Amino acid sequence: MRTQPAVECSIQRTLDLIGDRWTLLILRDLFRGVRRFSRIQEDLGIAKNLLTDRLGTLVDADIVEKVPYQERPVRHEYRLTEKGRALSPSLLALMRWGDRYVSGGLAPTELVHDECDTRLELQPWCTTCNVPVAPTDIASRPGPGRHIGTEDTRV
Amino acid sequence: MRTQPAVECSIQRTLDLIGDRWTLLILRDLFRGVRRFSRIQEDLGIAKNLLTDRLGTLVDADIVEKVPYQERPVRHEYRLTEKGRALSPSLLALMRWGDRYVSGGLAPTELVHDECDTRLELQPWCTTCNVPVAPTDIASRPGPGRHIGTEDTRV
DNA sequence: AGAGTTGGTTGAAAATCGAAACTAACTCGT
DNA sequence: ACGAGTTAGTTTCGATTTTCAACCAACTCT
Repeated sequence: MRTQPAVECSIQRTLDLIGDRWTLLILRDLFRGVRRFSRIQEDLGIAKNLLTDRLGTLVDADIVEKVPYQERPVRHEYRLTEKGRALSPSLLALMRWGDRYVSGGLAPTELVHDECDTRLELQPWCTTCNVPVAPTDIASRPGPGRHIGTEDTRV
Repeated sequence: MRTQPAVECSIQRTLDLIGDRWTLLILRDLFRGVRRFSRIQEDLGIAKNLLTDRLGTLVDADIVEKVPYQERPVRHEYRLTEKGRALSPSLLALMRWGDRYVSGGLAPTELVHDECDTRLELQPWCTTCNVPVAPTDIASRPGPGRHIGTEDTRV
């Protein structure tokens, strides 16, 4: 019987980093162009000490960088790094799910394909078959990294 | 100057529901086929009272359903509903990000297309053009739902 | 000089979490 | 029928986190 927690999982590692109540909302603001301490704080209604703490964690993790936008007085803004920008599919996926299942089908904000203006969906995509894959056609298995013993399982 | 929190956002609404430290990990377990109270509890190392609470919230939100898997004694397991299964792109996105940026490129667990055994990627998908869309071809705009005043911004 | 803005820090109260003990319903072996 | 084991919780209480409000420092603007 396995007792130790399953830390050998990228979802867990990811959530250890950004899986608290505020961090993804802070990142959403950064994606939307809200980049300054006081603007984020007002927008989210987060306590300032927590915002200081979360931004510090994000900077330490190289997800966000603090760059001066003026001298005298020196003021900084927080910008997504490439690593941070790479979270856009995650945020898009959560947003589309919320549009559909929490906001009653309405999309308060939409992401669109700029060539044809169609609202985007996010699909698991098989690069071999070159087709979108439905949840029922997904299986999980231990990958090349270390893995804690779960046998292959259908999703 | 806007003071009220930006609740009119599907990301926020989604995170209000599943954005705490445990819920996405619980859902990950359900996707992996770990469906019983005690198995989830052991696997995650979550306190039992919290697991009770989180599962209750998920059941209330119709993301998970509690179904008996045996009579005498009646025992239940927790299964994803269609709404819950629809979170698979979000989990996959977080997992792939973690593979790349936290687990150093290794994938401790992979999700594969069961027909061809290829590891899945997540692609923004345009249902009109029927093609995958690159991050650089994505724009955001206020949608048909209520929106808090941010101008269009590129992601 | 005095008021305002930005980006914080500090401290105390309130909310939440975690670990362990306890409960309830039932089964199985003897 | 008795005692041990399993599953799925609930209760309790101390520890940790979060929130709220006040305070601070550097600088600008009038």
